Amino acid sequence: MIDARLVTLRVFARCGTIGATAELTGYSPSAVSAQLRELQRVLGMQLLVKDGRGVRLTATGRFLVAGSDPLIAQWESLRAAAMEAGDQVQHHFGLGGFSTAAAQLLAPLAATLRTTRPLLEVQVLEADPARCFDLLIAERIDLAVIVAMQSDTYGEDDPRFEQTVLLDDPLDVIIPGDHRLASRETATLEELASEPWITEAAGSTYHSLFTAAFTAVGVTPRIAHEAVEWETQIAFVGAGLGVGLLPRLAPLHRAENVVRLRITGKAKPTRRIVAAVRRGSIASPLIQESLRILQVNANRILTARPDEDL
Amino acid sequence: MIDARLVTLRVFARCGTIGATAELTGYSPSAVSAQLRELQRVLGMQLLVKDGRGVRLTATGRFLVAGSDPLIAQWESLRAAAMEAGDQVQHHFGLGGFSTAAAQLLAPLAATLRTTRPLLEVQVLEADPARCFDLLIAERIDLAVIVAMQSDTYGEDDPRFEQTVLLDDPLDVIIPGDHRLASRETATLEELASEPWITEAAGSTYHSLFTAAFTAVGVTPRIAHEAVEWETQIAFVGAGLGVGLLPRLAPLHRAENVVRLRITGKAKPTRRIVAAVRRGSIASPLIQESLRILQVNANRILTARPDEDL
DNA sequence: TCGATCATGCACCTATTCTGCATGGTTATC
DNA sequence: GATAACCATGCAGAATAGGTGCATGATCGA
Repeated sequence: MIDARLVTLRVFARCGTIGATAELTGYSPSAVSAQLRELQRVLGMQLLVKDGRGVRLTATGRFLVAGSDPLIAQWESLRAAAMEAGDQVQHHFGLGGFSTAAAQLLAPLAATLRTTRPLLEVQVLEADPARCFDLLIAERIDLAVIVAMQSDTYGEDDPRFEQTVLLDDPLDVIIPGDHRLASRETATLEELASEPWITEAAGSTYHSLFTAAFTAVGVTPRIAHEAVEWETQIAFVGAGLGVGLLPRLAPLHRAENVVRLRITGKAKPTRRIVAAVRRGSIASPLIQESLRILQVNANRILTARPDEDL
Repeated sequence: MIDARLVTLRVFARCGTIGATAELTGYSPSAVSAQLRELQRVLGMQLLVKDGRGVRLTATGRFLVAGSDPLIAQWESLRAAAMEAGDQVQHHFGLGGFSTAAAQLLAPLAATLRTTRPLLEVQVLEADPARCFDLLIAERIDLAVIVAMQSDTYGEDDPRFEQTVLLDDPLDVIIPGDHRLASRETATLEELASEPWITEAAGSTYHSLFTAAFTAVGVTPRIAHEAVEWETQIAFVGAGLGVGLLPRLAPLHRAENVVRLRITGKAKPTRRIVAAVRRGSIASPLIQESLRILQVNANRILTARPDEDL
């Protein structure tokens, strides 16, 4: 119910360029430009100034964007309360999440919702955690499942979001089937310190998880290979190229020559998976139901996994 | 920045019928109907139900309207703060007021603003106090000058408005030039209790002022004639038909055979004139400036009047 | 200097949204 | 109980807001 042009301005405040805003909102750059020009005309405020080959927000623009946070939150809160009070049905619901979450958590959620709310049109978008937040601001999605990252630009107390912990996903180690520890069920990171490790490229979302796990026990692993997808990493391990960390939520399927070991020892690395929504919308019955379903599914997967894989 | 359809819903919540909403917002009935239907579709809420030959709000609808009050207020507040912080210029400004106010206060205000803010497009609407509030809700006007009425449906603490006292306009008495008291400068209501009085029709906006003035001193006046406009009332008095109450703000011009006397005694009847704005917008520099101008003008008229008329 | 990047204006098109009129259902009046 | 008045709504047509795609100009890095 908040004017789309104000939402566009908020997205721009995140992106900094018209082009990126267009990409994120789904408009063309011309449309974004026209929208922001129109917004300035209607409000009688100069919100943008030219800056080099781009544009940037004026002080007034930044003020307006910052001040719009509680406005958005209040609207979300009002809508959620009205939906709850009136027992009404939503007809579109956007979900976002990173790859593992999208496959393991969001897909089942979407399937469940399809049966419990047949009239609801669910859309799932796979996206980076960072992009998920942007999509929330852009109102392209209503709920995001992401890995908590303190290195993120979005703190837990960001006025635009509310975050709830879904689960702490333990990191297991995967090793080749012919590895010296392959018959074990658990291992410590210290035992594996000298192994050739497979991880993601530095700077990626999950690389920091990797390093955090090892700094906790005070060893520096040797990074031998890099993979983007879990599938690739599993294949690398299966080929005997090294060992890797795999979240328990990520399925091993029945990969050839790969064994999953639980990590024991003083540091049990986990990744915290949280659900994020626009502030105010958490009370919405649809979101409440989704969070319940997500938590149930997460726990089910977590407890089922050992029997399936180990 | 709040969706126009939500504003329309709020107006409907006031009016109760689609037709009245259309009249007040300036749309056609079909447009209002379509807007509200669209609003329900977008929100996925049933807001209206058929009720006889009309429609009425559902519980959800009432909930949404009530909850939208702080939302509107917050937006107004944000816009006002941004305008102030950024020293920006508005380009449209709607004023509303009852007849005397429109002529004596709003016209000079509009004239002043035309010189101080040449780019500003000022629109003045003459309307009942009650209609002024409706016009504020409908966002047709931004500031209204009205006579405070405790009998009104809009209390001083209405979450939709903020009201500031502009002045307490004393009520004078006007009598024929050949009246026995015509040479006096002051009179008491008790002295005039037995006179034939001229006032507005019972139930009208100013009639309650009239009765309130007399109940304060404990006498019941004899109502001989009724007039709608001050001009008419003055003419009646000039014709010797009776006496009447005239706010000091209302000009006597140089009416034939009419004398204005100040009222003295234990009860000095006044009508309280207040400015009303949408809650949150009071901090806007344009509104602040307007209130200043209104107050200066009001005081100027009030002090100048005796020399001009008496 | 050249290419890349970014915003913006313009022509054109699409889709929303408004108006005016006709319709159907509901209430009041005679 | 018939008729008139009233109210909301649907539809066809028209206006308009708002979109896209391309060309342009301006700026920055190589």
